[in-house]
Amino acid sequence: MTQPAPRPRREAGRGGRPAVLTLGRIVTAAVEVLDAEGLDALTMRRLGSRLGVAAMSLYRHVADRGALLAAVVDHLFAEAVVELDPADTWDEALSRFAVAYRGMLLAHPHAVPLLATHPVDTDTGTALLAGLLDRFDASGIDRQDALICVQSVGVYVLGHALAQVGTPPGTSPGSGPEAGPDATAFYDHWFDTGLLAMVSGFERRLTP
Amino acid sequence: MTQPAPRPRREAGRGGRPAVLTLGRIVTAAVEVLDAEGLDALTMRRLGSRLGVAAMSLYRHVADRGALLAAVVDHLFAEAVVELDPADTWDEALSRFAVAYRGMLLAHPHAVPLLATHPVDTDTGTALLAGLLDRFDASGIDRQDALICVQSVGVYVLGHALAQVGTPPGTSPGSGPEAGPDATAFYDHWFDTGLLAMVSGFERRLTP
DNA sequence: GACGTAAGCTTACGTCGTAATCAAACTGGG
DNA sequence: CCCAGTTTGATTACGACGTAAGCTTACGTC
Repeated sequence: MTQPAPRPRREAGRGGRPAVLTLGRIVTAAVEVLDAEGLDALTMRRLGSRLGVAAMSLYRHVADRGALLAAVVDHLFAEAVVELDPADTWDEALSRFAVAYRGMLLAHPHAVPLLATHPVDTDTGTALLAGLLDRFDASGIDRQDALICVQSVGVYVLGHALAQVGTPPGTSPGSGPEAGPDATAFYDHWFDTGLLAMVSGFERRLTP
Repeated sequence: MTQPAPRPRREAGRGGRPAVLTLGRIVTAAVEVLDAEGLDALTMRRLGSRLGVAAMSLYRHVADRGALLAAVVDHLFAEAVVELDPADTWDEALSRFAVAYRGMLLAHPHAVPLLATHPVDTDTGTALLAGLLDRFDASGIDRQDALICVQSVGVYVLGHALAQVGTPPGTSPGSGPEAGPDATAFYDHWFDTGLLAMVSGFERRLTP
């Protein structure tokens, strides 16, 4: 390592050259490159050039490429937060979460393989799900049952998005839906059906 | 391209230097490297050296690294075939498929990110699921409903395996009671519970 | 203006995938 | 037995990657 890089920010304004780079700017640019050109194009050099900076300069703010990707993952998951109506039942909240999560994934198709591979930071994850788990608490559902329920829906949503973004052009002729608006409609229907099956299955098990 | 590489095999024995390399040997070695050292270690040079061969020699049998990975994916999916008892109902067959699929994934943890990212070849996939879909047909279930059902379970299994293998050692650093038999037991219980929820949800929807 | 310090730049190394070209090892015809 | 013809593996080389080490630049403070 060149430096213990992940030093967040000096306590403001002590001497030194003014920073043109910040972690926030880096992560934002990284997401832009990712969305525009895909994960393979997200290299240190390309990211640097987009920021008007040499590749090595990024290492002042990010330990290595892995840490950069982790920061991107965290940033993207923050997009999936939902406003939960306290009047919602746990199953309504769960569906709302699934839809919001999927919306984020489909908004960043090139990021889905990344999000699938790099687990979210534990703190970010639990913070994200805190409101959701509260809805289960409100119904007196055991914490571990609630966790299983939420995680199951989460992995279903992620897996579904992987399948959707992993099949770019067309499938086989004759069987199944072809690429086009039909495909989107099919994936939407599939998503809703599978989600409903899973949620209703949990309802039967957890509701007295 | 050096050659139209994926030429399978001359009609046997016409002139030419005898082949020490075959696609089968290459794929087998690739899976071994993958299992032993992970996806990043699966480079053309390392694979070549394991086969006692120069990296470039592999390109006589494989178009490029992408094609090699695709062949590995196909090979691994072939491990997930299940013997289906014709007396099984569709929901029993579906659960059996899920368990076998998960077994294959957990037997090759380093391959899970690869399988998640590279969709299986359409022909291989449909061949794999043919017996399963037959069980739905036998119950008079609509083909599209059956597909949605099977795919939903498949996506859940893959997402679940991703979550399990994506959290390798310990969650927090330094703290003691980490990932041991407890973790495995938790994942098993989570898997069973989520699978049961989804399958029973589909049962309610598809069974008269 | 000199100094300390933080941020960005330059250079360089080892590794990757792979294009182009060459050498080796077999078969069958003369 | 040797000589095409053919197929397979080896060599060499290029550009791109992540990143270690050291240098330069631009500030705030005396």
